[in-house]
Amino acid sequence: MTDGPDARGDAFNPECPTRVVLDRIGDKWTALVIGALEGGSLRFNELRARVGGVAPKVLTQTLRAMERDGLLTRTVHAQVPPRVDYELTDLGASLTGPIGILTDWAETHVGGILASRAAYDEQADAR
Amino acid sequence: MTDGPDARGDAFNPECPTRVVLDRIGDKWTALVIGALEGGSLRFNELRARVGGVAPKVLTQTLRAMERDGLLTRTVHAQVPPRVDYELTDLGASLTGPIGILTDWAETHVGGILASRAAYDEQADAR
DNA sequence: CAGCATCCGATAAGATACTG
DNA sequence: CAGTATCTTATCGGATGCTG
Repeated sequence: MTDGPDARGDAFNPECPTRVVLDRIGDKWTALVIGALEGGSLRFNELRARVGGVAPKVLTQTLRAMERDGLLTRTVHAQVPPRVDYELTDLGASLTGPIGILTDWAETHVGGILASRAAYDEQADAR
Repeated sequence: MTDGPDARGDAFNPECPTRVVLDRIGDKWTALVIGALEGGSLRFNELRARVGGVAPKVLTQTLRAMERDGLLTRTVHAQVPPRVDYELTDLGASLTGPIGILTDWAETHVGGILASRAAYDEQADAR
């Protein structure tokens, strides 16, 4: 290891594994893109329609970052009009497991979280 | 449900369960705080030392957000000097599972991600 | 079709200093 | 001890318009 004593729990170290992953899936669109591509490859505008409400610039940024991280491949077909396919790599597909677990947790517990928020905010309002 | 047709895969809907959770653990310190509190309750400055490098203002923000979401409890002891204990709730503790899975995934795959980044950046540099 | 360029506003995060 | 107040910077996400 060249990472020093403990790259595991270090929010500063840009190579802390958990940080790398959290920074990627914590952004607004990555998880949605992974979900959209689970069913197979899609073209840029298909992805855009599927994800819904994302500006092209932002989708491009997201896609580039994911490509850079090896989560998906970008295939440009030499045609007119252009056709670009995005597809999950094995690495990207393997992320659907952990994300699914997070989503399951979220769906079973979000009720409690929202209730807790409401209670907390009500206390604050009362003062 | 009062959430409309599909709150599940909607990055806009602030009540989309996955978004709620991702927004919380995606921030820089929440995951670290949960990790720090896994071993039991800690006081503010213990937490601060354990987490490392976090400004008091930011730690307070993180803790308040987590308290609001019901992930931890904040207990003020009426003493001089003041003593405040932070402790995971059952809800907060139950998040350690999904986070652990994500961390495991991260640790086994971060090498590939970093390698992919290096390769990608090298291509970019070559041009 | 698949983007790139440009500009903008909101928010996150941090540094620093002060207080009940 | 456990914060709060204030200021500054960096980044994100988005709107709009243009192009190979």
